[in-house]
Amino acid sequence: MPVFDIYQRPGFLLRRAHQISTAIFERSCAHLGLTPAQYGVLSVLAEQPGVDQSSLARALAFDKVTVLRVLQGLEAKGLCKRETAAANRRQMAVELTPQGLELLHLARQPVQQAADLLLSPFTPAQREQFLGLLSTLNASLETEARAGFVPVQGQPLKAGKPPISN
Amino acid sequence: MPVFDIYQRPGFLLRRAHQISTAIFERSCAHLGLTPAQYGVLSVLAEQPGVDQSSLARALAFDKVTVLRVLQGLEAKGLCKRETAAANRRQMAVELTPQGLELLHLARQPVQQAADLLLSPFTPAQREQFLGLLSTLNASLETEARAGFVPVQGQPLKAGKPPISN
DNA sequence: CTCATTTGGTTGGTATACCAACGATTATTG
DNA sequence: CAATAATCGTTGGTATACCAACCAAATGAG
Repeated sequence: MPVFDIYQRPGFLLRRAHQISTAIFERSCAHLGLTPAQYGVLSVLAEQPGVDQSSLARALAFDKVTVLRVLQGLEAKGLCKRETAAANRRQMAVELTPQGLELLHLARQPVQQAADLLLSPFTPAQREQFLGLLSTLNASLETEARAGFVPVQGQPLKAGKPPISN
Repeated sequence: MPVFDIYQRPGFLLRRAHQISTAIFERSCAHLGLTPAQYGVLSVLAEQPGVDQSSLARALAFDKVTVLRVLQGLEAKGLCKRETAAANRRQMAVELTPQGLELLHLARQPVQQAADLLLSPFTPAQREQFLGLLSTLNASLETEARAGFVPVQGQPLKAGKPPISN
C-alpha cells in the first residue's frame, strides 16, 4: 500500500516542523503580539536603518508584497515609519521608531526561549547536525526558491559549516 | 553586534527550507495545478474513503478551516465530493471522484521527483539523519502544535527511527 | 539625449494557517 | 429524561506566501 509515503515525505515533515516552530514562537511572544515575520523585519531594520523595501525583502527572503503588508502592520502599531527616499524617489526608506527598537529588545529573551524549546528534543551534537543540514539544504537549493535571498552584512552563511549552534 | 542571530535561528532556517520545499513541489506539479496541501488531502481520501472533515484535518495536522477550504477547491474542480454522513448528521463524508483518483496517480511521479530534488543536497546518510531529526522534533514537540496530529492507519511514526528513507 | 528596459512600490487575487464565534447535532450526566 | 458538554461544520477575520498587472521613477543602450 504505497499510498502512504505521505508521513515520510520530507516536505510533510518540514511543513509540520515549521508549523510547530511558528506555534512556539507566537506563544513565546504572545504578550508582545509579535510574529516571526514581524520580528525578522524589526531585526533587519535595527541593523540597516533606512533600508528600502526590496532590500528588506531580499534580506529575509520574503516576497516584496509580504514585506509591504508586514510593514503596514508595524507602521499602524507605531513600530516603524516609512518615507520616500531622498536619493531615489522610487524607494521607501524604512526606519524603526523608538517603540520599535524597544519592542525588539523586549523580544530578545522570548525569542531565545522559543529557539531553545524548538531544539530541546536534540542533544547538542544533534542541534549542530540539524542546523547544519538545514543550512546545507537552503544554500544548495537557493536557486529553486521563488523569493531571492541576499543576506545582510558580510555573513555569507556558508553551507555545511554550522556556526555557533543555536 | 548580537542583533543578527537571525540567520542562525532554527525557526528562520526551517521557514526557508519549507519555502523552498513548497516552491519545488508546486513547480513539479505545475502541470497538474496541484499544491502540497491538495496532494495531502487527495492521499488521505484515497486511503480513507468517506472520512469526515475533522478526521481528515487531524490526519494531516491541518486546521479544520484549512481542510474546509482545500475541499471546496477540490470539489469545485470535480476531484472530490462531500455529503452529510448517514450515521452522524453533523459530519460530512468526503470521497474522491474518479478524476480525483486519476489525478492522484498522475501526481505520483512529480511528487517523487520533488522529494528527490529536495533531498538532493544530501548524501544517503544525511538524508536519513535529516528525516530522522525532523521526525524526532515533530514527535517530541507535538504538544506544542496548535493543530493536532492523528496519523491514519497503524503507522505510529516512531521518533528517531527514520523508516525506509525516501 | 531619447527610448527601451529594469526596478520599486502598490493593488487585487489565490492558497495555507491560524483565531473567535456561531448553529446544529450528538454525547454525557445528573 | 432533561440539561449540559462536546463535536462538526461553517462564517468572517488576520497573517504569511505567492502571482499578475500596473505606474512612477531610474538605468541602460543606441
